[in-house]
Amino acid sequence: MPDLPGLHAGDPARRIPPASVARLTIYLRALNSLIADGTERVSSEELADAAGVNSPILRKDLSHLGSYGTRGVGYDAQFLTRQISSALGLTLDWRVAIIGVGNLGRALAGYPGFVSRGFGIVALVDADQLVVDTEVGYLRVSAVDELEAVLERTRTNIAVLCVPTSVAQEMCDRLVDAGISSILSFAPVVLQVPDHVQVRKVDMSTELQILAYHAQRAQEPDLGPISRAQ
Amino acid sequence: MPDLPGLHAGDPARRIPPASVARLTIYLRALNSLIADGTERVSSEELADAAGVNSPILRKDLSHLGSYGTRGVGYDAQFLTRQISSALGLTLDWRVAIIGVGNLGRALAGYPGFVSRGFGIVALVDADQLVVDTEVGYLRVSAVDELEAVLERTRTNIAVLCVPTSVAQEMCDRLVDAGISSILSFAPVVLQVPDHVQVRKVDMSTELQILAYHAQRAQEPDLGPISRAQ
DNA sequence: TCCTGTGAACTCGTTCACAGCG
DNA sequence: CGCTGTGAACGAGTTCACAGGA
Repeated sequence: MPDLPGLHAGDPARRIPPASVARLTIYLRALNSLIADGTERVSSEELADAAGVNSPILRKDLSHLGSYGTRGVGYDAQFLTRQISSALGLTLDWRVAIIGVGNLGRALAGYPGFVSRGFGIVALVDADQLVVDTEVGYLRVSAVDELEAVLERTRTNIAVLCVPTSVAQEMCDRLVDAGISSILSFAPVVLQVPDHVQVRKVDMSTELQILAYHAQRAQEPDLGPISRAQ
Repeated sequence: MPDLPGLHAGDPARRIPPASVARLTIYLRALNSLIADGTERVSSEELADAAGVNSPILRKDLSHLGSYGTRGVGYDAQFLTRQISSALGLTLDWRVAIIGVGNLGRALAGYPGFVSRGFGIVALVDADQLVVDTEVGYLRVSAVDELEAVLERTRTNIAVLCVPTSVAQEMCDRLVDAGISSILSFAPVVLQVPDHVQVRKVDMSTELQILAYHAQRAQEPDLGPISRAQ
């Protein structure tokens, strides 16, 4: 099937491969840091180094957005930042509610990288009466009974789930019923949600276990097939 | 090249694809939860459902470890748990040091899922004199000046980096120089490390941005190539 | 007959080499 | 001439269909 007229690489309708989307967020951070250091123009090689990838894959990733570089020269750092932000939808305003204000929820509420780049925390919700109505990072904590009302009033479009594992699915169901379709979960469980809901998981125990796997293999190099063959 | 004698699928020397390793940790959790509910035997279909994957890929993942199921029946939940744990290296003891005892470091120190399954927190380290020598979750916080001595004394083999972005690379270098080769970082930067060092990153702002990308696309269904073609 | 284990087909992602433009 | 943008080759990962043992 030939491309339709008006549908070139830079068209926002063109879906960006998931692996590219993940890397685009890294490029954005690398660009920020380069711009902070006074960089105006950057080559694919330089940006790739800063992002910890190789330059062909960076160019291929950027090509999904369109042709925003200058051949023989490189990319305008500011302009490229805007293009990536726009492609990722970071120019819209994202209203984040943190559900569960324990140690982790508190850490997130105070996390500076959270507020930057279009994400604003608009609500904190907790079940513990000792926490409800206290102030955490300039926001008053709401009671979980009022969850649905708070989500509606604040026009929350992203929820961050920091509740104990045992109530994570239940709370997730309430979020979905309240019309939330983007959830970032810190609970170490597989959440069951309808197809239209996007769930991303941040999971420290999985990451630790992956580290353990690699460390274990590094400890036993003599078990490798090559050395065993000799 | 034919397989060498003694090198079958279940041999620990056989490298497990990264994508499978990540899922194996999920199966482990799903199995735990099934066992807690009294399950003794489980089919690939049931376990796959609990883990949120399809059954062929679960069977393929398990086949990297060996043939631990019974055809026509399924898997013994306890036995399979032991086999996966062993393949991931979770039977060894992993000594974790938390570097940076801010909000996030504190949250991790108290995180129950952390201590379970072979991971034990053995040290807390911070640069803030107000925090040093205080007790956090039954451990005394050590000064960052003593980092190298603490890592050696506690025989730390995994470090968790929860320090501010600005000092993350510097602290990472010190960890590497002190002989640490497994690092879990919460800092939103690309850490430069030698090849033999494994770094895993947990990155909330990346995850949020990925959610934003999908939510943005869901908001504008009319831009899809199919509907535009009509 | 049931459900596991696995080659073979296929899809997705990465690497490469170079055409093309400034 | 330099660096971007991209088709084409390659490799990793997933799906499928079914062979094969309990």
